[in-house]
Amino acid sequence: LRICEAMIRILERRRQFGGVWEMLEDLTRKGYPIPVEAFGVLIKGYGYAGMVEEAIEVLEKMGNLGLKASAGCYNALLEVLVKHNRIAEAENIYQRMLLAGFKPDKITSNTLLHGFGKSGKVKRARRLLEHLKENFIYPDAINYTALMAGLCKAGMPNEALSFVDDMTEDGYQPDVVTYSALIAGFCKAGNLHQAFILFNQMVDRGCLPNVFTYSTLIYALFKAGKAHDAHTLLNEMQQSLCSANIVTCNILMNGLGKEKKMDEARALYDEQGCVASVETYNTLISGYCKKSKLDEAFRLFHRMYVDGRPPN
RNA sequence: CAUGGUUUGAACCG
Repeated sequence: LRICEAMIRILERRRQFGGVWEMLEDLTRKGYPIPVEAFGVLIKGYGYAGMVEEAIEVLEKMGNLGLKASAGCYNALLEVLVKHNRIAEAENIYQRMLLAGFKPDKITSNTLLHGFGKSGKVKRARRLLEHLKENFIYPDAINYTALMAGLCKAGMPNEALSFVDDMTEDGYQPDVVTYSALIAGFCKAGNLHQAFILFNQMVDRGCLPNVFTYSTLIYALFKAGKAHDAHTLLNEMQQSLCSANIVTCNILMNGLGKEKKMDEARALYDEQGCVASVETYNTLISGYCKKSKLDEAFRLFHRMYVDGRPPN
């Protein structure tokens, strides 16, 4: 299994999906058993490559090789479909999964709830929650958060917030992930006021904000043109012994770049001691381009190769 | 020397 997965990954990285199938057919011909789990890796690989149709076809091709898809394969495919907002197809695959005799597990339910949320299907989500309970599968904090995060991405933070009551009735309190998702949802909707109400509420309830929570709010403050408040919150974050990570750095640089303070942004990045990611470079390049400093932008572009992080 | 460690909830550029 390990060898099989490793080979699939290597071929995927080179976008040689044809080679993957050659290998699988070859193994079958020679009588080696192929572990079905390996196909989950392949399905995800197609997903990352944006080849959704091909991901769906993996199920058929498995049948051709005389193999039956596992729950993990169905879950992987559901995730690919949800990521690409193909919710009708996800629904279709889910029904096929049930027909094949699989019960939805935590991963299945999380993926579907996230997908229903992301496509604003509140009623369908409620129906799934009921169906799960009828089958003695009880939704937990993660299930509810997956749904709420989806709704937030759909620009429906108020609908998301309403599920806190359902969650509480089932005996679960929102955790730091739930709060961060809701805060991000209200920030995205431009309701910073409500975002900070939730921020204060979580602190009052003894739920400690983490780097996700702070980064979300710092990003929103910059976007609202409140650079000063963003800096204040950054200080607050550091005083609460929460250290910035690479995403926080990217957010700061993005914010400072908008203020056309690229030098300050670079200094800040060095000071935090973060290691530049592809996103870091993209953020900086984007900042320089907006300032029409193409020479600086290209300097960074070339440095990406030297750094071993080629442009995407 | 190299590669890999199936699948699910929150933040940044594109």
